[in-house]
Amino acid sequence: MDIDSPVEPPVTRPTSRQRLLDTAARLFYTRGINSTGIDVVIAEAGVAKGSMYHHFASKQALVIAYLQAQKIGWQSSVEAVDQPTSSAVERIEAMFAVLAEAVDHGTFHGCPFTNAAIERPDDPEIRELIAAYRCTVGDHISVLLGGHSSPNLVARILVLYDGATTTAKLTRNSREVRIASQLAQQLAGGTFTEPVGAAPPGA
Amino acid sequence: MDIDSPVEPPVTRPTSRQRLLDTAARLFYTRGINSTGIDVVIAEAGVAKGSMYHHFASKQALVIAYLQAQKIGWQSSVEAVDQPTSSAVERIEAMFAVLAEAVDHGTFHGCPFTNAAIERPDDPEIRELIAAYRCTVGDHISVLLGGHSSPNLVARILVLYDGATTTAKLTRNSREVRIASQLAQQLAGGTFTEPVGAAPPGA
DNA sequence: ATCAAACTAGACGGATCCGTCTAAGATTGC
DNA sequence: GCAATCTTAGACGGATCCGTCTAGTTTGAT
Repeated sequence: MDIDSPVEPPVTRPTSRQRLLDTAARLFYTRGINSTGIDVVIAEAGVAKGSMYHHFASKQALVIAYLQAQKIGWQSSVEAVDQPTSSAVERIEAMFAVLAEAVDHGTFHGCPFTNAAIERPDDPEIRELIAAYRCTVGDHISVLLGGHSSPNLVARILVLYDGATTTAKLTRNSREVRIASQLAQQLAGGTFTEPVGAAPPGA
Repeated sequence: MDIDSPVEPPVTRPTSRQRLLDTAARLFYTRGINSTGIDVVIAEAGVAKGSMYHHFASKQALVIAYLQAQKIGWQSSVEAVDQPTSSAVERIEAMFAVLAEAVDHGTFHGCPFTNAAIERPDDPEIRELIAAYRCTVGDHISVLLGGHSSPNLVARILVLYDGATTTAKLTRNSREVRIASQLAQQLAGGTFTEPVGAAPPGA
C-alpha cells in the first residue's frame, strides 16, 4: 500500500444518517410511506436498527425528515432552471418543464406532500409541513411572475400546478402537464382578461 | 300486532354485503385503505369475518368494489345537479359546486381514485379503474360543454378539476375550488383565445 | 320437511409491523 | 489512555395484519 494514503478518501460512503435519509426517500416516495417498513429501510441502507433509532426517534421522525428534504429538493430543482432575466411566461414554463421531464423519465411518483397527506390524513405535523410547502411554491410562483402579481393569479397557477402533478401521477404521462403549462403561461402572459372586481349579478 | 303486517318491512337492515360496502367506503375514504384493517370493517359493519370472505374474496376485492361504487356515486352526484338546458358555463359551475359543497361540509377527503393510486402505487387493477374513471369525468365534461368541444378544452378543464380536488384535500378549504371553477368557466365561455393550431416556432 | 346457501362468533397461523434491548465492536475527541 | 459516541447484528415483545377454518345457527326456496 502507498504511504501517502489520501487524507480525504476520494469516495467516502455517506454517513449512516444520510444513507437512511436517501433510502427512506427512495422507498417512501416510490412505494408509499405506510407500505414501507423500517426493516426494509435499514436493510437497504445497510444500517443497523439501533443506529436508525439513534438518529431518528421513530418512523414518524424519519418521515418528517424525508419531507423536509423533499422541500429543499423541490426548491433547488426549480431554482436551478430559473432564469431571472427571462420573461414571466418563460419562467413559468421552466417550472412546469421540470415536472414534465421527471414524468417522462419515469422518476415522478406524485407530489411527496400530497402523497403524505393521503397516507397520513390527520397527522398534524405533516399538515403543517404541507402548509409551509404550499407557501413556498406560491412564493416561488409569485417571484416568477415578477413579484407584483395579483394573489388571484398566483392561486390560479398554483391550482394548475397541483392539477398537473396529480394528473401526472395518475396517467404517468406528461401530456396533461404540458396542457396545464400552456394554460399557466397564457395566464402569466395576460392573454386572459381577469374577471373584473364586481361580483357576478347573482351573488 | 296488526294482522296486516307489511309485506315489505318499512325499515329493513341493509344486507350484510351492503353494510360491508358502506362501512368500507366510509373507513377507506376517511382513514385510508392501508390504514383500515379488515377486522375494523367487519366490526363496524356488524358482519362476521366468514360472511365478509363469502362476499369478497379478499381485501383487494373489497377495495375494488368500493372504488366501483365511488364511480357510480360521483356520476349520480354530478348528474343530479346538472341542468341540460343551462349554458355550458353554468353546467361547469355546477360540477365544481358539488365539490366545493363537500369541502365546506367537511365530507371531502380527496378523490377516492387519487387516494387509491397513492396508497397502491403499482396495483394494475386499480390503475385500470382510474383510467376508466378519468374517461368518465372527461366524457361528462364534454357533455357539459355541449358535445362538440375540442379535446384540448376538455383536458384543460379536467386538469383544473384535478387541481381543485387536490388543493381541497390539502387545504380543506373551498377557496381554491372556486378559483379553479372560475377559470374553468372562463374557458368554457370562450373568454380565452385558445392557442392557434400552429406549433410554436421552436418545436 | 328438507336441503343449500347465508350467516354467526371466534380461534388460529403465519406474516409483518414498530420499537426496545443486549452485548459487543469501531470511532472519535480530549 | 480513556470516555463518549456511533455502530453492529439480531433477538424480542406486543400489536396488528390478512385469510382460513371450525362448528353451529338462521334463512329461504322447493
